[in-house]
Amino acid sequence: MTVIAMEGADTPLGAGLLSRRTRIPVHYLSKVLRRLVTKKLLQARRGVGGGFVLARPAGKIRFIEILRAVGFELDETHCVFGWRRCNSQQPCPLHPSWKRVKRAFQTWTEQTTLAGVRS
Amino acid sequence: MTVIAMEGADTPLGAGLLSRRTRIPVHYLSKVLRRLVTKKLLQARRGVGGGFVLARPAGKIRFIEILRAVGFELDETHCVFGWRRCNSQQPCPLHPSWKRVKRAFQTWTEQTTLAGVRS
DNA sequence: CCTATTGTGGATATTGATGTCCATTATTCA
DNA sequence: TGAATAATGGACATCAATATCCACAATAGG
Repeated sequence: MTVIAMEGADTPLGAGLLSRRTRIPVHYLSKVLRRLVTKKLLQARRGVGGGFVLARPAGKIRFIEILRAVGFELDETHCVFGWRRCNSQQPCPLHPSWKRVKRAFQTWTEQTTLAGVRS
Repeated sequence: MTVIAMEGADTPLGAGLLSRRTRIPVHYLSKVLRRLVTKKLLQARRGVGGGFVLARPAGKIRFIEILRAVGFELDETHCVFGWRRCNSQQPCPLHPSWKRVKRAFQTWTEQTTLAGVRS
């Protein structure tokens, strides 16, 4: 995604090219890309000169969406301690301190977009 | 570890008991426990009434040590962007914002000890 | 149209983390 | 000293993530 955001502004990038850039095997990468397509984060174009383009402007794609699309679960109630329920009402022993770390990560995924990768 | 810190203050806890508590299969848990023993975070006592005890007072065992013992690598130079070298001198596009998240997690692992789990 | 190009989607293989089994060793207690 | 209890350590099994392969569908260009 980051590669597409950086280099694929005007022209679609093929799976082969992306594979070389990222050193991820083509066939495997294709699956990930397809998942991103079905999640409407990328658009695919077949045929000669085809490839993948961002489905929206980079500034409109937040990392949290990418992570979710790839299957990453960041559950608000998830607990370092392993508890089922863990929140302010029923906090695990580590809840207060861990909460800060979790928040830092969550706000990062929510506030950072692909626009941030254009250096 | 947290269970041992909480309930095993005076008496050793056997692998069987810990397995029931954590719902981790005994035989598998044993391996993890052994690794913690070799890393000097736990002490093992065999025979009747044996089990595992903290090798040091809870306040002296930081989470970073446990994580490392279990094979978790938190590399200072590790980069969200996938770069080999990524630091203040050669920052990846996401370095500045991500740095804060990484720091939050690192200081948590370094400053939080097992003493923090005694509620 | 025809052909080269490129994504699609299903079936299968590989692999590393996770989990299982068992014989052995050390310790406690009677 | 013998029997029961527990950890130890190695060998093996399982499973899900990762990776590979292949036939097919769509598109662009001549």
